[in-house]
Amino acid sequence: MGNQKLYKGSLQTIILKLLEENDKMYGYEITQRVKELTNGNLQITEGALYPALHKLEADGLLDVEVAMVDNRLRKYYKLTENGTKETVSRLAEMEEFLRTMQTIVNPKFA
Amino acid sequence: MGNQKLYKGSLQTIILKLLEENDKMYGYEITQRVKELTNGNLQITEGALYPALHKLEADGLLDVEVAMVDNRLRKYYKLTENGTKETVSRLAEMEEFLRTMQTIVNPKFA
DNA sequence: CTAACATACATAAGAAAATTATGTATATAT
DNA sequence: ATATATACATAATTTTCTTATGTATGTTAG
Repeated sequence: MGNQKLYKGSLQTIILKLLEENDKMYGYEITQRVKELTNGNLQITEGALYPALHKLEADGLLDVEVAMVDNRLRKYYKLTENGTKETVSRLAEMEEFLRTMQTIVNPKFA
Repeated sequence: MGNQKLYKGSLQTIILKLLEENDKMYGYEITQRVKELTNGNLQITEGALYPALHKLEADGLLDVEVAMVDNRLRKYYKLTENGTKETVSRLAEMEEFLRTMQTIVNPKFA
């Protein structure tokens, strides 16, 4: 697994991107989806995920909806209107960041 | 300027990469080179840079050599043998990270 | 001639975002 | 019975940065 330290700062953007694609997701589902998408390269820990979801909710970017499935609690998150707008801008920033880093570490492919 | 928060965790790798290319550099020079390389997109602050250089030195990845130029102090840093090895592995991690993030935010180009 | 800007180092206080370690609870498989 | 998977949560600590400040010299613009 790669250097987890590098992912510092990108968790919120990852969550927002997944919710843009999937309409609504719950926390555990997000961790599994990311693991699957990255072939196990990135493992989001619960200690990072849940506080991040709570912060996005507190910032008005996500709405939450509680459900019971198979006698277990689930909290489904979805983008608010504001969250949808913010996702567009966060993704633009992320792509700019990726281009910039590519320029630095691999100038020939920039 | 992009979201500086995304760069969290990549400063050491940036420094190591520049030193791999330039043999020896001093702190201020690094900030200017990065600004130039990224068209002003990334501005490394002194509060981040100097502690990072000191840490890399303390970890044995950099050697330092003091010089006076134009009546001003300069501290030239260069990779140690260990630092050269570590740079290779840090760059591999960085490229894996960039590919992974690209996969997540832009699946169609993965 | 003086004020601003550039060069060049440094550190301290605080914030942000993770890691690591726990904790609760249910369901399933060995 | 025990481990693993599902599903949430938080607290203590660490890492890494931002912001603010400090010292000092050289150059440029008004």
